Amino acid sequence: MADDKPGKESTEEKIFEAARDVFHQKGFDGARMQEIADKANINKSMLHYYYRSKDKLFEQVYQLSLMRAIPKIVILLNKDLPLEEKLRSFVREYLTIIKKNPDIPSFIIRELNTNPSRIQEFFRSQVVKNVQPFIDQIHEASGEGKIVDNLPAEQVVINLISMIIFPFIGKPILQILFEMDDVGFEAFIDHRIEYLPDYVVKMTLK
Amino acid sequence: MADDKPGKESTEEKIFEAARDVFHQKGFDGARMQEIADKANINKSMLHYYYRSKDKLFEQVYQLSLMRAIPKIVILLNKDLPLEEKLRSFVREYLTIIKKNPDIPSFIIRELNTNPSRIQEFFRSQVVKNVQPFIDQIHEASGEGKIVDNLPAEQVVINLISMIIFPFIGKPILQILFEMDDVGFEAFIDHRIEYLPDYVVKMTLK
DNA sequence: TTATGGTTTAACCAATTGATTAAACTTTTT
DNA sequence: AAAAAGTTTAATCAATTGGTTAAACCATAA
Repeated sequence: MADDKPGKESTEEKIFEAARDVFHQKGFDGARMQEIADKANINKSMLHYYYRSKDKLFEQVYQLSLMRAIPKIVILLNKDLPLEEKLRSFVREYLTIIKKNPDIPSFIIRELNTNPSRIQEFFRSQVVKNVQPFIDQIHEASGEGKIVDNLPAEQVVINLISMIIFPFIGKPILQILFEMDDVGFEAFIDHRIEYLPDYVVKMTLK
Repeated sequence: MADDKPGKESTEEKIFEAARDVFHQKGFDGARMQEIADKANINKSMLHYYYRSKDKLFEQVYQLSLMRAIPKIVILLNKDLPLEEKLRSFVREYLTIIKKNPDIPSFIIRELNTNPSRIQEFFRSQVVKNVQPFIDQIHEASGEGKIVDNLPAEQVVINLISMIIFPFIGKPILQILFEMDDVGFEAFIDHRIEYLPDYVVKMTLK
């Protein structure tokens, strides 16, 4: 099953994609080099030939996984936009990107909780400084009494992120709770992309 | 370090508590029987003497972990209370319980995403039927036009759960983003317990 | 005291896993 | 065409891991 189209991609690429899939699904501890090799249809030795070790391979995978997803979102937060507009596009943009890479949130959260140091540094160096302007902007708005219930920035930000990310992390629960198949889940997300941007603005700004 | 108080608890209990800690922190795949034994200060063979296998031990841990946390919350959803009141107490109760068992959400989510079948069955049999009345209640309110934006029950419920659970799952991110230590995080949660119940009602019911 | 049954220990086992190696094969260079 | 460099394979390794076993230990009952 899943016989890849012709043999266009190089061995190195085949390995990377297989590794990405397996690491995303099973996490570092649960991933097996043999499974990655099988999925890539190559000899296990090739993994080490191209990537030296499991650690190195994993590092490549998560670096590229994060690099692909995070910058797009985070750059938006640096733009010179009114807070209301920024909130709206942040939610819409973020949801849209995750929809295309739905397994990344669980992947990040899992590794962040099992082996924090490995990924924490990435956040510290790549994310924080880009989110700061956004946080400042909320602080400012808060000072001007524009935030509902005068919530501090931390609470506003976490409410925001929670509502965006959690549905993807909690997908298995959701599917059980509402007897939802994958199609139903996608519809659920699409609906979310429609209403959540405005909804978030409404519940945040006054 | 962490020299347990005298030797009151039985070997079986010591094992269980050590296993709980290790499984919660590292997940099934990342957990090592030897580490559990070390943490319990007993010989590794005792693990198998009392619990036969890693699988069995894990099963006990998660069953008791879930059993301890979920029923209290879920029973509340069955009570005959007006929706507004129920929302409020649900949020308050849920947050309070998780605050006492802050590592359970990550644990459940991790296992649910890496090895769904193992825990999914528990949800299907223990949780769903208890949540159903609550969902029906929201549906009903929705029909009467009492829900903000006329959101369907699924969206309401996921928004609710997201805001309650995610902060604990995303703790490592939060701590980096806001340079928060563990004390700061607890204060953050305490603040949340104060305002979130009313906040949720406000953003859900009209 | 001495059987008896449950508990604990240390040594060991088989299977798995990440990793290495040397030879074979393929492509590129000269 | 021959050599060199790069790629792939199969065999193998050492370490780790979950699990077993048999003997030692210890409390309690006869």
